[in-house]
Amino acid sequence: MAEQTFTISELAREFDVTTRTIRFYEDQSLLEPAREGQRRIYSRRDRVRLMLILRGKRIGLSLLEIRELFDLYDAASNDEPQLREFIRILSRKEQQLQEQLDDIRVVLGEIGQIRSQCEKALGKQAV
Amino acid sequence: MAEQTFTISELAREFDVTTRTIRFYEDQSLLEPAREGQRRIYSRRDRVRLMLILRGKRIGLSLLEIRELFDLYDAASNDEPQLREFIRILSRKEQQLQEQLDDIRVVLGEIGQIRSQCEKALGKQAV
DNA sequence: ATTGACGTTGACGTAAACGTCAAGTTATTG
DNA sequence: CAATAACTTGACGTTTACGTCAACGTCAAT
Repeated sequence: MAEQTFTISELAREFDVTTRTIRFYEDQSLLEPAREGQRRIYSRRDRVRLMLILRGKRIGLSLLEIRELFDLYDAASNDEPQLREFIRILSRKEQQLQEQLDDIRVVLGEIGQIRSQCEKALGKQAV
Repeated sequence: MAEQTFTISELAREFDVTTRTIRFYEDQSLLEPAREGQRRIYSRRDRVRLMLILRGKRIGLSLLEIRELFDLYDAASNDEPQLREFIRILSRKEQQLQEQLDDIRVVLGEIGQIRSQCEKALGKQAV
């Protein structure tokens, strides 16, 4: 059974981004879809990459950082300094994420408090 | 004992931002320090606001969103529609934060896996 | 053959969040 | 009192991540 492929607008719909966005990611070397004539053809692997890009963005990575991670990941299996560099970057990002997570917990806690105060001020109807 | 105050560069040092940044926040109506002649004088309350701004940013709020929250918070004690709007915004943001938190957990998990693979590939030295 | 949907490549525009001068004011310190 | 440091207000520049045309290609259906 042949590999499943996708068009640019299929991916755009599925992930709720514009086609412009997807082409822009290609410009930034984050995607490299095959071509059939002029048309771009996206493989499962391309689709996964797009998912990773979008998740990377959601956690606050820049497109450049995402690209660096891709590059490292692609090249990392070879020599040892590469691997060590990869680990270093991941550790740093892990720590940042952990701090961000703590921040979010704090804010969520405060939001909860403020909200219950508001609800009390409005009487006991559920909101 | 008189209220403690701060200069712009004291705050800049303390929070590791530039004075330009602090003035920019004032431009955006996020801060309203008192003046002594021309010079800006920051109160404890201003300092707290700055802390809130920076924490808001760390969790991915735009300056505009931060300002809206400030405005609502300042005005919220009065009428009921204000309060309801406040609650609505907080709920929406709470949900976004929760999703972001889930994303971060996923990525942290994957980072852990990738890293332990890397470490295995490098032999059993601690990294 | 034309219409419509979908695709393509430029090129320029935009919003957010500051950075970076320039040119002047005020305070203090040797 | 002159230098230096710290402050001020513009005004313009910069980066990121796209949006928005314009102008054109391609293919299927009418």
